[in-house]
Amino acid sequence: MAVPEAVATALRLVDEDGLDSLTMRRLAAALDVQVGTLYRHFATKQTLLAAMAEEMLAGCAGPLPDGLTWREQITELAGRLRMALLRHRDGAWVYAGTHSVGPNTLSYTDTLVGVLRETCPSPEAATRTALAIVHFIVGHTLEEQAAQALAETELPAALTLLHAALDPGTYPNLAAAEATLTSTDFVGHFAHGLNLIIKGLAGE
Amino acid sequence: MAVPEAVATALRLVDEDGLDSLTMRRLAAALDVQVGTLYRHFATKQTLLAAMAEEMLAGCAGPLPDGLTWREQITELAGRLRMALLRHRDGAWVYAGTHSVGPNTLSYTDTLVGVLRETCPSPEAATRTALAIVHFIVGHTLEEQAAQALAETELPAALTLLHAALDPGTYPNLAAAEATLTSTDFVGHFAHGLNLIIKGLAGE
DNA sequence: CCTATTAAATGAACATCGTTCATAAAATCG
DNA sequence: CGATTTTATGAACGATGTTCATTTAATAGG
Repeated sequence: MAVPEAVATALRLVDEDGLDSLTMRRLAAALDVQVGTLYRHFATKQTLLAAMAEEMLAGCAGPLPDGLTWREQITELAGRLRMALLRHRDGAWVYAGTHSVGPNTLSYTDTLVGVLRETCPSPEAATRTALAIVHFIVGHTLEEQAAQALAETELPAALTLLHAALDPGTYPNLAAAEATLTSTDFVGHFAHGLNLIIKGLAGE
Repeated sequence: MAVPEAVATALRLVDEDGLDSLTMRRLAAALDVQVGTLYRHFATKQTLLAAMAEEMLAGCAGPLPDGLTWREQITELAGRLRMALLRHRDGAWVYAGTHSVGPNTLSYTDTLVGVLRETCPSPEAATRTALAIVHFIVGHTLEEQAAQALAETELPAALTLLHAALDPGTYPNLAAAEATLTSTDFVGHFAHGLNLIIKGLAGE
């Protein structure tokens, strides 16, 4: 049983049936192996999930196209991480629940900090900005995929439930926000939030 | 068995032993009740967690002090949400894993959008900005509490592991970032990220 | 080629988990 | 007081992460 194959299979199982359905037993069955065998290669299920998170980030730190402004470089890198998390079902959840120190994760952060050092007044500011960007991406993607998970069957019910709770008398601002809140234009939401951060960076 | 008491007890159990230790059986035992009884009040464990998330946000939308600039109002509201999540062990995780539409959650978002409407050019921009701020807070607090969880025993090991992986040849920027990355000044990190967003808002 | 040593896979088991349900107790109310 | 509804019980079901003694396969040395 090869470790990289096991990780790839685990990601495939998550894509097919969601993260709660990823079970050590099911993974073992998909690999034609007994459950105990997995524990010779992964000390714990958390270790497996960390390896999956690391694998998801493959390619995210690849070379940036020439001639990009630093703003465009940040947008490109942020978009890559978002897409990497979106590429697999519950990907943001897997990523948020682990803390990989593998080469993909490290080189992504290294690249992002490198771009930010061109603009930020100090390495500390660049690092803190990188953290803020990643945290925004994780939070945003977590919610985007939560909406995707609901979309399967229960989104309409959730939306009418929300709409019923939105009394314009008690929540005047939410009434004005409802259209945007319930919108599925996550690309737009993401761009808006990221541009806020980038604009804030310009003042440094 | 009263529902609010059950939610409060569940939060207390999480504070004492962490979220993985919150079990329907353990909660039932703490309430001097059988397991099945819980399912008469909470259709599922997810329902319980949503009620806990809603409870955590109590007071977050309370009236803002007079005389605050909109910048200060945003800082105050964001700080309240962060503190609400930090107040309970694994609070960010509970919050991120649920989607409450209770009054605490709704009025918090309503208040935040309300403040942002003073500054943003449209209700849509205000709503998207509110989303971005909340997503940043969730991502940030998730990592802050992950560090807290590690701090119990395994933080030193994790840090030396990270340090060993940080070859300055392959990750030149991470080498410069290590001090900040491994810092525990989460207050500073949070303020930096939030100020970035607020500064970006000024350009609108 | 055979053997000794190491690595890997097996299969069964353990404690625990979320959830369900028929039954029994308790509370409510006409 | 008796009938009806609400709440609690206790036992069970299937499934989960994890462990471990044992067996099987692979590897290396003479």
